[in-house]
Amino acid sequence: MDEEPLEKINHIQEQFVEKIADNMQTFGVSATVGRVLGIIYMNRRPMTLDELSEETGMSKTRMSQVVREMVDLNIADKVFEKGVRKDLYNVEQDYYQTFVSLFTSNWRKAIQKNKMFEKKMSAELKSILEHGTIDEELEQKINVLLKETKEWLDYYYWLARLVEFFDSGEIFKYVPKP
Amino acid sequence: MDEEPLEKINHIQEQFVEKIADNMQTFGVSATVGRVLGIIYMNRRPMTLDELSEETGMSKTRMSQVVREMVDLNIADKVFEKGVRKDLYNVEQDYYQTFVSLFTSNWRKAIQKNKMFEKKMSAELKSILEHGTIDEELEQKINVLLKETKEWLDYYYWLARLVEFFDSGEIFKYVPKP
DNA sequence: AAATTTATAAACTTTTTATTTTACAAACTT
DNA sequence: AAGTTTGTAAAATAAAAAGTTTATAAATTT
Repeated sequence: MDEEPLEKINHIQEQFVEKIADNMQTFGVSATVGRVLGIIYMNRRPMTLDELSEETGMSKTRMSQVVREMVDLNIADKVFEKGVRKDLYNVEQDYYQTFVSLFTSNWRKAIQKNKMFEKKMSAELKSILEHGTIDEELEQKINVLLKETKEWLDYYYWLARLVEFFDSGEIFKYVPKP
Repeated sequence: MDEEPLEKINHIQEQFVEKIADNMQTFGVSATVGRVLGIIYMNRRPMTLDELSEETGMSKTRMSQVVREMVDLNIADKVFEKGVRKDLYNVEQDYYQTFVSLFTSNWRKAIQKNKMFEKKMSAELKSILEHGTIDEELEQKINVLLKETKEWLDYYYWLARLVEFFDSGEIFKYVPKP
C-alpha cells in the first residue's frame, strides 16, 4: 500500500466512481450506467464514446447503449464542441438535480403504465354488473373491486402530484439543501 | 372470452395482482415480492406460507425467503392467531404507507452504506496532503476531492432529511392524499 | 420419546439481464 | 466516389438473479 501520491489520488478517484455506481443502483439503474455517470462527473468535462470505452474497459457499443439510456433518463446530454466530430456526452453536476431526474423519470414511467389500467378495469367490472347473472355475494365482490380501482386511481394521482412536487423544486422549500 | 361472471372476476383480480407486482418493481423489489404482496393484499386476510405457495405455484421455501424480505422491508408482518400453528403473514393495506416504507427502507440502506465512506476519504486525502511530496497541481487535485467529499456529505445529509420527511408523514401536509 | 409438521439453509438449476462480437448503415474526408 | 470514422442493431456469450430441490433442525402432537 505504499504508493506515489498521484497513484493514491487516482485510486481515491476510482473509489468515488465505484461508490457513485453503487449508489445509483438504488434508483434502479444498472451499475454500468452509474459508473459512466461517475466517470464523466469526475472528469468534469464531456466525454466521447471512445473515451468512456477506454475508461470502463467495456465495448463502445455498450457505451452507446448506456449513454442513450442516460439521455432518456435526463441525467446526460449530448453536447457539441466545434471541431470535434465525435459525439460528446456530459452529465448533470448537481447531485440534487440528478436525484430529481431519476426519481421523476422512474415514477413517470410507472404512472404512465397505470393510466390505462384503471379505466379498463372499471369498464370491465361495470359491464359484468350490467350484463351478467349476479347473486348478492358476487355483486359485493364486484363493488369491492370497483372501490379498489377508485383508490388505485387516487393513489396514482397522488404519485403524479408527488412527481411534480420534486420536478418543480418545491421539495427544496421544505427539505432545503444544506 | 365468454366466461362465467365469477371466472371473469377472478381473472380481474389476477390482473390486479399482476399490476401490483409490476408496479412494485419500480421500488427495486422483485416481481415475486410484488406478487406476494398483491396476493395477500387482495386476500384481505393474513396468509400462510402454504397458501402463498399454492397461490403463486412457487415452492414453500421461496415463499419463506420472500416474506422474510418483505418483513425486512417493513411491508409485511408476522401475525398470530390463536389456534393456528402455521405462521401468518399480513401486509399493509394502505398504499401510501407502503410507498413510504419502501422508499425509506431503500434510501436508509443507501445512506447507511455511505456514512463511513466520506470519513475514510477525507482522512486519506488529508493524510496525503500532510505526508506526501506534493506539487501545486497535485495539491489542487486533492482540494477538489476534499470539496467533493464535503458536498457528498451534505447530499447524504439531505437524503436523510428527505427520508424523515416521508417517514414522519410531513410529506402529506404538502402533497395531500386525495 | 417417536412421528409429524413447520421453517430455514445449502446446493443446484433455470431464467433473466448484462456485455461482447459481428455486421452494417450513415456521415465525413480526401 | 473510394476509403474512413462513427453510431446502432442483431445475434451470441457471459454473468447475475430467481427459483427449486434436498437436507436438516426446531417445534408440536400423539
